[in-house]
Amino acid sequence: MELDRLDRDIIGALVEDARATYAEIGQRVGLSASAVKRRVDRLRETGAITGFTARVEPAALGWTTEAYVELFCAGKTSPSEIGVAIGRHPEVVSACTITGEADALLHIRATDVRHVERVIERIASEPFVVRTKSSIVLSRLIEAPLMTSRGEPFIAPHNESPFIA
Amino acid sequence: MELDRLDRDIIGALVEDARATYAEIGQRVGLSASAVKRRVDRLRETGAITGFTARVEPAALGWTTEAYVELFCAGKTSPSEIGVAIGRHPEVVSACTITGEADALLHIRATDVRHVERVIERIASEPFVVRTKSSIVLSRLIEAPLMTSRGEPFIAPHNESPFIA
DNA sequence: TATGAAAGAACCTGGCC
DNA sequence: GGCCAGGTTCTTTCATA
Repeated sequence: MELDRLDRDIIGALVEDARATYAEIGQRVGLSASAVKRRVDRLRETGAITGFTARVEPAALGWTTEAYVELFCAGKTSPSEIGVAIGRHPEVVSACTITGEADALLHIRATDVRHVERVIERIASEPFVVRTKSSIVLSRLIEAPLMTSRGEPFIAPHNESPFIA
Repeated sequence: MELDRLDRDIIGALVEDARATYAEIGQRVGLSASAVKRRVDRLRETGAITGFTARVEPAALGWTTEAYVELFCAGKTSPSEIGVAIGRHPEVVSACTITGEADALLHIRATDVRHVERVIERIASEPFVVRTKSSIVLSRLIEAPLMTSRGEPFIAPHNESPFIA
């Protein structure tokens, strides 16, 4: 599906504030409220927008510790096998297979370092895991999924728009 | 600040759908709409909820490639120095200092592998960067900031609630 | 195909208990 | 925390370009 400038501006507005009214978004992008709603509905249907969520401060919920864990897996372990197994550990908030020495990289959130240790032990005991290499996060510098550290929505690279119709 | 079970349930509802109405949330957690609004207002004021955002499919916007980059920095580079410098690169969507051999770990999003290469070059040319070690993401298995891979909000560890008042 | 205007329904918000 | 009322927003329909 093709996104034009208006679609991108609308997405930008919703990334900044998912509870903005259609009228507010319309004023910002130069469209009526009903036109904005139609586009948002379409963006959701086509999957460009997958939902709306609250941004939460993990520490406020007790998640004060995070770590990254590299996974080294047995000979021919498939990505989906890793995904299914890893998905059973709720502390794993993000995971992917990667190039390089390790096979996968996990991002985990825990209540404290002891909790991190227990999670790593639990993951290391998965049958396909040969070894792990983990790093505790010391301080978070940037946390901006699709939002720059300056607070602008991260819609197009370099503020250019190579994907605009 | 202390969060009780109702606060956590409300946060869970908003993590799942930030555009849910107060009445809907109230029905789910067993509270009136106005009571929910009062709690949400308070959760925002105290910083437990930092905002509301749209979940976007990066590929739909052209961000089809991602990579992780380990940063090895000069002798005594401060975390804030790294943060400020790294914040100038919009492709860096997440960054933190970590334990282990590397000093920092960056998560970058780009349009393609060539773009990844350019970003790494740009970052490697920062004065305090001694060397980098990067991994391209092959396939994403889990992407669930405060949401489990099963779609449940990731509010308390192990579905226990050690932080409930 | 996409837009703006309009109207009734639904929702938000603040005051009061 | 619940209830209620007035103002706002959502959602759909309709006419238009």
